[in-house]
Amino acid sequence: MKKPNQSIDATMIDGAGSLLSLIASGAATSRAELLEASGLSRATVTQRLNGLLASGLVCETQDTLPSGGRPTRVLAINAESGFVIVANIGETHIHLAAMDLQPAILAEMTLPFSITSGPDVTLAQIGDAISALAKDAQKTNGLFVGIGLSLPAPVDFKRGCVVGPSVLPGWDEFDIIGWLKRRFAVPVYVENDVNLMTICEHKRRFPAIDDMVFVKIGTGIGSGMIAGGRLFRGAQGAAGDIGHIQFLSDDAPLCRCGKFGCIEARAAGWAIARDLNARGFHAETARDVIDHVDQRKPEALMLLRAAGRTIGEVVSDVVSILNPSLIVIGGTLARGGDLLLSGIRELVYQRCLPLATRNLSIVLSMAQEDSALFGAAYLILDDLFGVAKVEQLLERYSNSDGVPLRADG
Amino acid sequence: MKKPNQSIDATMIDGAGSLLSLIASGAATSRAELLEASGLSRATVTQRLNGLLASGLVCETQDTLPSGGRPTRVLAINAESGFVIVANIGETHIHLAAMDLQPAILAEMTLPFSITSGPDVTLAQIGDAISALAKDAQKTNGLFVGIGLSLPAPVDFKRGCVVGPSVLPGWDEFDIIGWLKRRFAVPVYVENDVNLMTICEHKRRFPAIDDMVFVKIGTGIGSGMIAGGRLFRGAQGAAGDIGHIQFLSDDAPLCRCGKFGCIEARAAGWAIARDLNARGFHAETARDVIDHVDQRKPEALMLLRAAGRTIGEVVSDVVSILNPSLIVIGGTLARGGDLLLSGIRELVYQRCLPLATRNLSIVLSMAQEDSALFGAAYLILDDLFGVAKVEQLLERYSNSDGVPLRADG
DNA sequence: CCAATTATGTATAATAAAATACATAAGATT
DNA sequence: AATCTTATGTATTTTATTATACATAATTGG
Repeated sequence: MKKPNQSIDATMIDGAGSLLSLIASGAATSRAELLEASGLSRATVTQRLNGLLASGLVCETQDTLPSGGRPTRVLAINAESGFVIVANIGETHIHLAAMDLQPAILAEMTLPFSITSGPDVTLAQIGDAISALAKDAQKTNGLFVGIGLSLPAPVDFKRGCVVGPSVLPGWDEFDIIGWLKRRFAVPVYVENDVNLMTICEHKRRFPAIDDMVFVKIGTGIGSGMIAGGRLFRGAQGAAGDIGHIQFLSDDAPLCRCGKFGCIEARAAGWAIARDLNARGFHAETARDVIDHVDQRKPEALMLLRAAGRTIGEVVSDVVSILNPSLIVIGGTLARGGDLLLSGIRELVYQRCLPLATRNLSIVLSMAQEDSALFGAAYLILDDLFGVAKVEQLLERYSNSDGVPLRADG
Repeated sequence: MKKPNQSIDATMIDGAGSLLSLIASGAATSRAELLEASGLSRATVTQRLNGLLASGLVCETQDTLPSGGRPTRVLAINAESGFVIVANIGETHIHLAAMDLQPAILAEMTLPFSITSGPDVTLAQIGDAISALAKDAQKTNGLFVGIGLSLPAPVDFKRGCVVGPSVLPGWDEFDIIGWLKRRFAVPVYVENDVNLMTICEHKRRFPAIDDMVFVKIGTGIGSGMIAGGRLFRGAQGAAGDIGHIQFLSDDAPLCRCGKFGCIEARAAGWAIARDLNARGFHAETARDVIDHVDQRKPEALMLLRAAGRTIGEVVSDVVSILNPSLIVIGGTLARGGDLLLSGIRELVYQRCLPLATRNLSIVLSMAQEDSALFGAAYLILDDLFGVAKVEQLLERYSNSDGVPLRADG
């Protein structure tokens, strides 16, 4: 169905930011709820909402809610009124996606990646991919709302750069946001990949939980934290970096960070692969370890179970310190299922005080491989549609070429 | 100086809540700043501010700021326009204070306390003391704004009760807020004492720090956390309960919680006292331990230093998990000064990755004994003068008998 | 001492928002 | 099929706020 393009007049949507924010966050999805939540009068809500509807940013859905009289019409952000582009840098590939405002994937792209490339080369490649994805997405979704980049390293979120030495040589203190903003005139977000996976898990599966921890057990071990309903990053963006907490013993293994006895050196994918190799099995990656587990190799089962108990030791410290109500276990080794989980639960229930575990759940993640990409999309949209920045976003809409309207708009 | 009483007309302060909140939080302390921060027009700010000034809730201070032309007059909450009453339940005493809105102490009271008294008897005594303090404070400070109670036990802040078994038998799940509200028609807050000490430390000494941890080392060991600029409590209000994290060893001592190897069983006041007693010295409390330390007894010095290193182990886990920029050490054993601190620093810098300790400070608390009382006062005032509740507070003012005016009002 | 600058006070007209009222739409219930 | 209930649309009057303008106060600088 042909959708005409329509410029957005600034006066049409002036002052409507607070309504748009309420709809975007799900806090109000009907006229009555907008009335209640905004504190504005019915005439003012109607006037401003009509502007959002006319501009195509908001639409009336097919859904209605029975009310005993005339049914209530459900309102929603028009997912097609804009798009974001998100990228996840993995160990061997860079995965990018253009997503609408729901967010749902519009298009994807995968690039090869080598950690020796350095930031300039890598960001140039990412930039080219973003340009290509944006060109297509702009045809149907108008406004390029923002860019999100996921990195497997500690990230200072405010400054938008990697902090400290990491698995990405040459990236420490590199001005990623500055680099991307010189090429794209849109807001840019950079965040640690585990933090983004945590956001996705929270947003999609546990939005009502205020305090949770997501533990990613893959090649390495890391975690993300939701505290008081929001991602908690810490002073340098390194909160949740539990992989290098040490448990000392006579035979403490050397970690690749240079210390002895780190839980990563005991229980991460690379450590279990090392121990399998020492027993005559071939394994290099977390995935290889899971292959042996899937084949019911007793040695692999034993090492995974022991890894669960080791991880349980540090998770029990996390539970004592943070008092969350939920622990979600993800990452490649989480595919070990109850073998891993039962060890974690054993140590947590053994080590923690009853109060801390009284209402604690420990579950496996059901997230897909692309959860960091969706986490990045949620990060962008939550920020730009939030109360503090929504008026600026509306200004960008009114200054842009326009937004395609839905057929019923 | 004679201060006339004046009823507050509701229309006088109608709609002025946002301005009052801005002044109370320090976010705006001049007319120009109120203009900027509120988004209201100059005429509206003037009209509403005049209402607050006329009502006596806000006053023009003696301070002015040079501006190149007419100097800017500094505005402030009128500290004498209300009061709060706060109480701290200690091991042997209950300490109460009436405080004005600065907060500064107006009057104090100390009651004897026995943990066998149970909540009904204790709250009845506290209630009587509150009534007496309130009667006096009302004469000069008009509105009784709220009550804050500090407890040496884990507290579910939302429900206002102790959670789990603790050093207060009979208090678990007791409806403290309900009990006090039946007697006093004011907002009531209940919070863990270490959390309140943390709030006071943050508010007074480190208000610009977003992520810090306060560790209290006294008879027991506990901590409070500021995350993202706000107190972090966890799902049950038990965040920071680090005293029962265990470090296992062959000779792990039995803790009073029933587990072996808790850091409290190794490094708390009661544990050091036990170890001193085992060496022929008489010690029962953390204060006794510090007495021996002050007398330079080598055994006491050795045990305190070892305690510092044990505490450093768990603090290093806290630093890895939370990534704070500041650790503040308080409680009775903190009077051991550098003897304790050097051990903590040694283990933290040894165990943590360089990124986590790059910008980390570890310092001693300079707070007085009554920091939990001040923490409770800040808790009440921050909440009731906050954006969400300030209009309700103004309604209480307009429904009350009035507020004494300053002479220049 | 006077002029310039900036803050604050006061007043009025224009505009936005709220309050109020009447009308129609779309289900649900009888 | 008719009536009732609730949501939504539309219009007008009243009230609040903003914009604008003029005046005075209190410093600072020359």
